[in-house]
Amino acid sequence: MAALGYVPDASARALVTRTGTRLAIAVIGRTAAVLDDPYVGRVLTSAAHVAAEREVGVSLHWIPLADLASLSRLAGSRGLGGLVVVNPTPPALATVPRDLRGRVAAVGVGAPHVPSFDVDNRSGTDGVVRHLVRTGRRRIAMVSGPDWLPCGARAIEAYQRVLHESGGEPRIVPGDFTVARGAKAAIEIMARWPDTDAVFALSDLTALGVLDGLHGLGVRVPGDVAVAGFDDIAFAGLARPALTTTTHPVEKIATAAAAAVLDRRDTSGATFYPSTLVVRESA
Amino acid sequence: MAALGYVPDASARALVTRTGTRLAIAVIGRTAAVLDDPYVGRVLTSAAHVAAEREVGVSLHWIPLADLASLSRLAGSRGLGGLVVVNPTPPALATVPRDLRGRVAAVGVGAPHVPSFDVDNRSGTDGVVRHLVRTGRRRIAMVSGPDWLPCGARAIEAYQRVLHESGGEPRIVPGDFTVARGAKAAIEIMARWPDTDAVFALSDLTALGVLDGLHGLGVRVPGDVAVAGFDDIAFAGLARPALTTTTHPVEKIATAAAAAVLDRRDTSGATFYPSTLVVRESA
DNA sequence: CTGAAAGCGCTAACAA
DNA sequence: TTGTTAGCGCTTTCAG
Repeated sequence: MAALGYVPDASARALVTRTGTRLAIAVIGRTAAVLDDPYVGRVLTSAAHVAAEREVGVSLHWIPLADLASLSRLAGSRGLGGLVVVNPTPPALATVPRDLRGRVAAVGVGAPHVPSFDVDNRSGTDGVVRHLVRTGRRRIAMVSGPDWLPCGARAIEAYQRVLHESGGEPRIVPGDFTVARGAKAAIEIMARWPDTDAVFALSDLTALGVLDGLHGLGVRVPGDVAVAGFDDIAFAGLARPALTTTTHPVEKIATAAAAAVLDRRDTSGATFYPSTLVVRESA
Repeated sequence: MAALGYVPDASARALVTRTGTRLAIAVIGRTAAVLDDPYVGRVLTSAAHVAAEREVGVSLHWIPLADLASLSRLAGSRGLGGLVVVNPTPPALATVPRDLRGRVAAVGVGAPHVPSFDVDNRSGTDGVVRHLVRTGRRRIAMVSGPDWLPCGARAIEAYQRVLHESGGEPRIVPGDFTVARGAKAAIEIMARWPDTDAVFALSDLTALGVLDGLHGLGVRVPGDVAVAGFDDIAFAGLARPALTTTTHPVEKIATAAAAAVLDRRDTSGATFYPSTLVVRESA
């Protein structure tokens, strides 16, 4: 029958099964500017590509950190086929209704009823920081992610462990994954710990900002201070000095999360994607 | 009635009006890699945001330049609420069915039955090239867009006109908007016209590649050769030297195109968005 | 001009 | 197992 050109009608099916017709991508953040982050663009592109194969669409929503109720409102809205939460926090995930089970996924930390897909930033961080130690650095500072974002915790632990092993003291400054914050963080770090010989930022964007801030301070990279990032974004290799970093397979992660939701795969638990070190000039 | 919490059901309406429930973004390109371009991510992000407000989803499709029939297949598929064609060509737009009128828009050149939204790259190019001339450059080369992409034609005309006025000879090398092509193009340009004193690329990504290629050649920027781009992407200001370029309000353009399609506004003709010069260090 | 009814293409529940 | 039917929430048509 399908051989004679039959194509199922998605809206008719959606109507009767009362299972919507679109995949919502909800990004949690302090301001709406999170939606402008290229990271979100990459997640969205992958999701929209997966969705296209299944004749489904994707919509993008900002969930203010201060108004998590908007997540449950979104989750409860009719017409919703699935939900992917980006940068989730446990309290946020707690608001998603139980009956969405099997149709929600998290890119970041998960929850008992929400499977998660994320980069293995523990081993990624471990690899970068060990590289710094191996190349003779001992007074290594770290610019972390936003303090409310729990998925950075694993990276911080890894950083602390390696520093402990090599006899260094943790020097952590909070970041927010932006370039601007990186530049300021670099200045803060050098003011507070002038003998710092390496800075690791949990985001390439921030690392680029660190490079910029250090440049303004007249600090040479990697001569005086080594700089390493996380993500391996396209521009990392184009920066001067080219940025040493570790990969973040965003496309793979987002594709898996979107597919899990759309195919109603009853995935559970956390799936981590490996990150591999990319050594360039900055460290 | 709406005051007592009534929310219309999108899929029921879509079923009866046989007007689908998703907005398709079709990107024309030689290879599937076009979907990875950050430009597409920005268009998609804006469209998905607009779509979210109307409880609609967005899907992403690659239309191979060699298989334009896939565009008409997509355009004819059920479940389609609207279509935004990115990087359109006249032959491609000719394949979209007439009955989609009012539900199609182009980001790039349009067609009689397809309204278009694009950056005014004629005046943008004019501004950049005049800046180059004003700062003493006379032997200015240009790395254009792919030859099959008609929306670059206006930029090329503007470039040729300014050069003609200032007594220069056009030196055009075809590009493809990628970094890799920019690096190669720089080498080609310097081999073919060794006295070149400025390079204008119709894309910041390409300009960044030119910077890289020139660096490899030992050519100083802007000392020996000035470099200017087009788009003002986030990294333009972070490159060393910081890239002189002209803006491209991608978000505004994509938002307008998506809104026009979703609101069934019978927009017609071409809408151009202004581009403004951003002078930094490279030119 | 207001109100009832038919039916869009499917799925699920039921009957044979 | 296989076949039939009711009905999802809306719009459009047609009767009152």
